[in-house]
This record gives sequence, C-alpha cells and structure tokens, in this order.
Amino acid sequence: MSAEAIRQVVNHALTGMGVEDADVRLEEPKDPTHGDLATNVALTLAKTLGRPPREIAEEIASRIGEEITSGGDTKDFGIESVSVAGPGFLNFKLSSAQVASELVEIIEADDNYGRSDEGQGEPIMVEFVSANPTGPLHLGHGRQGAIGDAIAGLLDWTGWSVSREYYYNDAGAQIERLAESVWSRYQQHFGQDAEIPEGGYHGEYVAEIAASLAEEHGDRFVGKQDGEALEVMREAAVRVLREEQDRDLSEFRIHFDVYFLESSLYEDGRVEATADALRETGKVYDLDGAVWLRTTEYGDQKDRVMIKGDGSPTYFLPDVAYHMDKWGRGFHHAINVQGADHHGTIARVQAGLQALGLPAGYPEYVLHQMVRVEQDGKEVKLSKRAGSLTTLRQLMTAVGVDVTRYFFQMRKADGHLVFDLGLALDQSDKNPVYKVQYAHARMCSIFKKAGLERSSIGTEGVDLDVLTTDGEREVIKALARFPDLVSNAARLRAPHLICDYLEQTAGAVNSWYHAGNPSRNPDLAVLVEDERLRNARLALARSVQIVLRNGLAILGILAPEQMARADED
RNA sequence: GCGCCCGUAGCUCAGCUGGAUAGAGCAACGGACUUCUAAUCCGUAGGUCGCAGGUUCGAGUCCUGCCGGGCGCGCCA
Repeated sequence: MSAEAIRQVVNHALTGMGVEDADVRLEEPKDPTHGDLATNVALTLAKTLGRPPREIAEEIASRIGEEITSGGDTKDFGIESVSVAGPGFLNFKLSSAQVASELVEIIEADDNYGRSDEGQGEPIMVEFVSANPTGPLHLGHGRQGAIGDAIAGLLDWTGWSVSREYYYNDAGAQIERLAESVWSRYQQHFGQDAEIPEGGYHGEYVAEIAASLAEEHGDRFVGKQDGEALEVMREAAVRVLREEQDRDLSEFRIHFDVYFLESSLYEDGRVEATADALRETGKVYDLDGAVWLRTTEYGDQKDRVMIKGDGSPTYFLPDVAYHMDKWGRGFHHAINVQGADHHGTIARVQAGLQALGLPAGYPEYVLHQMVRVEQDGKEVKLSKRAGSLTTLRQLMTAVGVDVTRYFFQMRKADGHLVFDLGLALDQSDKNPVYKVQYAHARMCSIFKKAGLERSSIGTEGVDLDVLTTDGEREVIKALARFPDLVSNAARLRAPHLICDYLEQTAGAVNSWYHAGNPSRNPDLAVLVEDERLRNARLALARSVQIVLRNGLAILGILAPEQMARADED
C-alpha cells in the first residue's frame, strides 16, 4: 500500500536533514480537505531538532516536492501533492489511480480480504456462554454468545487457531437445587405437598420435566427423596435443559468445538489433584474448619476458601482445575467472556493459577454488562408470561437471528446494552443491520442487472483512475480501511468496532448508490453507457460487496443477495 | 468502607498506540422526490466530552482528587 511508500519518501527526506530512522506515523485525517494521508513527524521531531515544527515540515515538503517535480522514483508512489498545515502536519494527497489501486487488492484477495497472520496460527481458546444447565438461555447469555462468537471470528481472521468452548457447570449445589426443584414439582404432580427449596427453580420448565418423569416412571418416587430419586431427577433435568440450550445456540448460529463438563473434573480426580497441588505450594492453610488459599499474595482482595468445612470444594477449586486443563491442552492464550456481575471471581482464579505457576493475567477476561429491552423509550418488562421477552429464543423469534446478533454486538461489551425493540423490528434501513445488508444486496442486484457473475468482475484492463468523484473516493477509502480495522478490533477484542465500520461504510455506499439514481443523475449510475466508467464502477461495486460480506462474516451475520420483504400484516 | 466498570448532542452510542474545527444513527427542523437502482433522497441545527486540578508543543484520550450511576465484596455460582 501507499502508506509504506510515503513513509519511505518521508524518511528519505529526513535522512537528507540528518535524521535517521524517524518513527513516521501516517494516519488518515478526519477532514478530507487535509488530504488522504498525514503525518505528525515534524511535531514529534521539533524537540530533538530544536526547530519549530512548521519549519521542519516545510523543509520536508520542499525536499519531497523537488523529487516529485524532478520526476524521480517518488512519482511512482502516487503522491499528487504535499502540503504543510496547522501546527506542522504534512498532508499528502494521492492520485486517483493510487487510491483506486486498493480495489485490485480487494478483488484479488476476495474472501480473504481483511485477513492477517498476527496470531501466527497459535492456539487460542474463547470460552463463552457457559450457562448452567438449570434453565433456558436468557438475553444475557445471548449477548455473551454473540460477543464471544464474534471475538472468535476476529481472532480467526487475524491468524489465530481458535477454539470455541463451552463449560457446563453440571456439578455442584445449583444442580442439586435443580434436582430438588424437579422432585418437588413431581410430588405436586401427584397432589402431594412439596415446596420448591430455597435457591430452587420456579420456572415452568421444571414442572414440564417433572410431568414427563411422572409419565415415564409413574408414582414410584412419591414421598421418596432418596439418592436414586434425586439422581433420576438430576439426570433428566440436565439432559432436557442441555438439549434445549444446544438447540437455541445452534439456531443462533453458535457452534462450539468443545463442550467441557465440570463433572468430568470430579470424575477423573482432577479437582482433588488440584487441591493437592495447591497444598504443595505452601500457600494453603486451615482456618475455622475450612481450607484456604492465600490468594492475597497474588493481588486478590482477600484469601479464599477452597474446601468448605463439610469437606466439599467451593466452585473456585474446579475452576482452577479447569483452567489448568486449558493450559495443559496447549492454550497459552485464553479469553473468557463473562457477565460483569461475576467480575469478583477473576482475581481469585488468576491467583490460584499463578500459585500453580501459570503467568499472571491468565486467562484474559472480557466482561459484558446486562441487556435492557426498551420500546418507545420505555423498558419492556421481562415477565415470565408467554409472549413476553425473557429468553433468547423469544427474542430471536421476534426479531430474527441477524438482528439479534448484531444488536448484541454493536455496543462495546462494557456498559449496558439498551436493546431498542422498535428499531429491531423496523425493516427499513434505519435499522443498522438492514442498512448494511441492503447495501450488500444492492451491489448484488447491480451484478444481476448487468447479467454478470460477480466472480467474473475484475480489474484487469480496467481504468480505475476514472473513479474520481468525491463519492467514489470516499467509498474506496472506507474499503481500504478494512484490514487495519479488523486487526485493531481483534487486538482490542471489540466486535462493536466492526459494526460501527460497517454502518459508516454502508452509509457511504448507499449515498454513492443513490446519487446514481437513473431518474436524477444517470451519469453517476454504475451501469452507464461508457464502458470504461461502467467497468471501473462495477469493480468498485464488487469491492464493496466483498468487504461488506467479509465484515458480516466475522460477526456471523448473513450477507443476503436480495432482501426478503416481510409481509406487513 | 474497599475493588472493578461506566459518564461524549434531546435519545442510543463511536472515537485506534495523545494530534488539526470531537463524529454517526435516531428524534427535531428545512427542502426535494411521484415509480426510479430495494420498504425515499439531500441539507440544517444541535456539545463546558460529569467537575476540578496536573503532565506537554497539543488531552475526550494519560495521572490525581471529587461528583453521579452500575456491579462485586459468602465455607453461593
């Protein structure tokens, strides 16, 4: 790309001024009248050179200007002009041909455009959702799923070898409460008096599971809360709820590589082994009948109990065992996506792992805030009644998978998400998802009208330098920003940046497209008579289609070739 | 009380490792459009970036303190 070339040109000029290896940073000015690329080297060098920044900038500009007019190599870099502005910025304006040359790269790379190899194929695990199988997935799980899956997508696009993992907390106290809750409903089914236990589950699904057990087993567990009865209840409840969650996730287009069962850590003795390993570190002590780990030595706010007075482990111990297992499987990079309400657990888990020799800061956490659904500015109450919105399934059914995913991804994970139901249901391009999808579909429709297979549209023999209108330039520059943006979003674990980019780009595309409305400005349409223009614009349309599709792919959202209109009534 | 996160336009939010006049969408206001290329398009206005200091050529961005909101601080997960 031209940025590297300009960097060389600037460095060359600086060498002539006695400055070697300056750190020349180029960025795209926000204001297009400032040119296509700009650098602030003159400002950063002002101190070391002991000269005013503007003076330095002037000298650099005139040295580069001389090269351009003397017809040296610089001419080939596509620099049309250099100017000094503001406190000492150097602004470069590129030739149309130079700007448009990005289209060659886009079309050539096609569905790889935007990929990079920063991860160098190293394994990385993204753990997300990880809901307990104690009920249906709700909106918070949905947000976590959409964010986690998009982060995994970003890592994949930046060259990591990504594994998506789901950790089922299918052991421990919550599952016992679930089994007891089913047991109570089962008793009630047979007209017995039974209360849902403290901390139990009141959802309708519990009664449904109980009813199906009653059908299968008859009344043989009535009045009997023994090990066998609870085991049957537990097994049935977990199985049913897992199936339901899997079905929801699959419909939500989320697929995990590994489902890890907490219970397996108990079964093969790794919880016990982890406790032993921690004891050997000497950071463990007994107090009040419990076993504690000195997590404060690793920055936790207080020491934590790892084995309770009754001899059973707290959740903390299997958590440490689980992450030791991740590390042992070769995942030296791991990201856990979690609700912000669990942030208190991070320090202790990391401390436990550090005690066992893992590096500080392992694993990495991405926390997300809760979801609030609003319509017409008022909160939609998440009641349990039918037809209301409390589960992921209900929301997906109401507004569709693409809209649900996108809305969950479009805000940075930190900070609450206001899910505007009215906007989500809007099918015009006020709805950001449709805005982007429309832009994509419009490009496809152009190809169809031209009678061209989109893969046949290329840049060979096409004069891209005829793409000179402001609208065209703006779109091309937006497209060229995509690869850097993907790297950036991946590094920051921030899918919302992709959403933001897609909306901006789609906006530029839509207005470019609308400007060429045949009834207004037929000259600006893509499919004009002039073959040179038409081919160049087709290449641009094809590039737009590629970039939008790739961006949506990262987010796990469809890029439709045409929009299906939902019937009004 | 301690810890983490958040505070940017009326609303919902962007703002990459500090850079030029702080951006977008919705809402508002003003025009245009009558079947075309896809459920309209173009434009205008809108701001003490919570407050106060500090760091420096330069701060929405970094540091400190305060104010406001959320979450966490179990031998619950």
